[in-house]
Amino acid sequence: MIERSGAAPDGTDLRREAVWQVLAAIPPGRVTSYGQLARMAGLGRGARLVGRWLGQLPDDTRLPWHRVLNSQGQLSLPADHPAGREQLQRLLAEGVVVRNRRVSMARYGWPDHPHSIETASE
DNA sequence: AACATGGCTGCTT
DNA sequence: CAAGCAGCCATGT
Repeated sequence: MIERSGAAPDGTDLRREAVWQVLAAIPPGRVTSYGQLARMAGLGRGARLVGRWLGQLPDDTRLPWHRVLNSQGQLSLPADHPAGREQLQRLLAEGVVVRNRRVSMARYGWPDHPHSIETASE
């Protein structure tokens, strides 16, 4: 056998690891977007990849997948979907103010915007 | 190998 | 602020 591992030759698993790592770094009570996460993980425009991968996370994962929203600060998951409600509940539990399935990125967005003042840190 | 599908984004109407 | 459109990129048929 030349190769018996399940690792992809192009490093897909490594990229996924990078995503998990950045994801795990998101502080509680803060949120980020798929695109932002993708970029920070070195995926460039792999925003959709992030979404796909997050959906593949096991139910018992300890990763804060719920802190990932779309660029508009909205929960991309359908409201009537169990995962969607779960996400909403988790965010609320962390003190994030969600109005109409939407969150203020200026306030809770992570990392901090360079020229925007937030009050979320206090 | 071609085509369809996403837990997306940014720009323009 | 909502809706439409065109890129982007891995996965599944």
